[in-house]
Amino acid sequence: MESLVFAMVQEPSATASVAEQARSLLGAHLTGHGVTIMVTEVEAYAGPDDPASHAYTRTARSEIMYGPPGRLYVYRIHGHHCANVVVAGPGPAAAVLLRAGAVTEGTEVARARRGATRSGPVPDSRLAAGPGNLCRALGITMTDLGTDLADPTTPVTLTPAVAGTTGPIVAGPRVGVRRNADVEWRFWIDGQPSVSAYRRHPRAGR
DNA sequence: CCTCCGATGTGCT
DNA sequence: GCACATCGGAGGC
Repeated sequence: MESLVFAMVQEPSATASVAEQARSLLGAHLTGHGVTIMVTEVEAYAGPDDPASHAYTRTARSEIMYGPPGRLYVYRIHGHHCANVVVAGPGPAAAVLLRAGAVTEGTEVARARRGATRSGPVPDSRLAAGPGNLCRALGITMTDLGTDLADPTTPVTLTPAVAGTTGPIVAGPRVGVRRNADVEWRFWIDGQPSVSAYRRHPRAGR
C-alpha cells in the first residue's frame, strides 16, 4: 500500500501503464523454436525515467526498445540470454522482461535443451524457470533479436492471454536490480512453481 | 585499451 | 544465506 503510493509519486502516470501491460502478458503463450510456454512471471521496465532499465541510457543495445512495439529484445548477462517484449508505453522505450513460464508444448525438446544439473534432471515444472533458463528452454539467442512476435512465420511468436483466465496475480519488487529496487513492477501468477524466489540486489539502497 | 559490473544460475554451508 | 563462474556492454582514461 505504502509502496504503491511511493511508486505513484515517483513515477508519474506516464509509466503506470507499463506495469499494466506487463500484467496483461501473464497467461500469454510464447513459442520459441518448437517449445511453447504459458508466461507465469514478468517484470516491467520503463524508459529514460527508470534507472533499472537498459533504456535508461539510449545506446546501440537499447535502441530496439525505442522502436515499434511487439518486437523481441534479447540481451546477454552473466553468460545467459534474457528475452523482453517491447511494448508501447506512454513514455518511450518500455519493455517487459519474460522471467518464467510453464511448458505446454515441446517438453521433450525443452528437456534436451536444459540438460541435467549435477544434482539430477530439471523438473518439468521448472524447465523455463528464470529468464536465462526460459531462453535456454525456448532456444532464444541473439539471432532472435528484433523478431516481430505477431508474425506467425517467425521462430518466436506470442499469443495474447485471454483476460481473467490466469487466477490470482501477485506483485512485488523486481529481482536483482540495484536502482529503483523498491518499485513493485514484478508480476506473477500465484502458486506457479516456475516463479523465482525474490533476491534483492546486494548493493541496493535501504 | 582497460576496468567495472550486472534485469543470472548453481551449488554449498 | 553466501560464493563464484562468466562475458559482453558501457563508460572512463
